[in-house]
Amino acid sequence: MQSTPASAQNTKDAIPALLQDHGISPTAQRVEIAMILLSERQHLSADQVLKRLDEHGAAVSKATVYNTLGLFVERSLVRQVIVDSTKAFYDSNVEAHHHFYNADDGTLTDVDAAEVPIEQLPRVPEGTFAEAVDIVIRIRNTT
Amino acid sequence: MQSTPASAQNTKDAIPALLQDHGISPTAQRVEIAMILLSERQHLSADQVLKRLDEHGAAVSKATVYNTLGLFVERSLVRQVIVDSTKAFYDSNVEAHHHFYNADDGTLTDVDAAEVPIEQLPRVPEGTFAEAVDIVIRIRNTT
DNA sequence: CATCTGATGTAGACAGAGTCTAAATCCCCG
DNA sequence: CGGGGATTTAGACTCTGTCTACATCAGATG
Repeated sequence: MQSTPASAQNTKDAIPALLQDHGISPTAQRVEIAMILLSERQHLSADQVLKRLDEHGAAVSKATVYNTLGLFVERSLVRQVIVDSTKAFYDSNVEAHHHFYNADDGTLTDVDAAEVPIEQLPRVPEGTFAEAVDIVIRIRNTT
Repeated sequence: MQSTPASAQNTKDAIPALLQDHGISPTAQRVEIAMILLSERQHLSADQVLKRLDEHGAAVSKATVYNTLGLFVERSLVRQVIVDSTKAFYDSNVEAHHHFYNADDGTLTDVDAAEVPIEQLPRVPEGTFAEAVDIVIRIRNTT
């Protein structure tokens, strides 16, 4: 099951089960991280996750945060978004969608995939297959 | 004039004029960097540019390479491509196009914009305007 | 020419993101 | 209870990119 991450239920006891659904043993640290990231639709950097863990009194080491986020991405629990050359963002929304990236303030906003209809995709190079299509609409403030 | 970068002529004396066309004073270091980057259609990281300068016996400092690449992007002589969260690539092709990104070997390949027809773009958030649309098709090797 | 000035280039210190390593700790299973 | 694989951890480390303070250059002026 790929089931609804980022729903209200995830904040509670559903998290361990969700992790297991994705083949991840639900350790205390992983559950903490999942709760923070999946509590709502958001885009957090590893650093922001680390900060929030501290604030919640659930200190987790940097290495574990990075390992866990990487694991979550690998198991499709969250999506990694690359819009900034200096750090990665982790997106709790795994539905098909794209992003506005505000180059002035670094903000990410979701765009439903249906709002960017693509008629066709190019043929991929020999010996490869398309894994994902990421569209980033870079915006700026008019002011 | 926006004129054909990455054409054969750029390797020769046309570079200084090209820089001036883009409002850049053609200093020795800038010409060196432009020659390396614009000699062909390619995607180089700042680090790779630095290495090639050394190999060509034209040592340029790291700070200058970064400053110059930033200047070239600002003046639309090259394009910055963000596909890797750890480093930026500089693309000598400034025509409308997108990219295949091979997640297995880190290779970038151009895709003509015409091969990814987009019917419409979403309305951008209030107070902003779209500056660019970047499409990255993430591919993997079947082997 | 000599000098002044603004633009440009430089070395090296620095900052931030992310990885690695070796050692602890945890947890399951017999 | 004891062993062992999985997990977590601190901290060192790497790498990309920025910053700072100084050197250098080129052109204008007298």
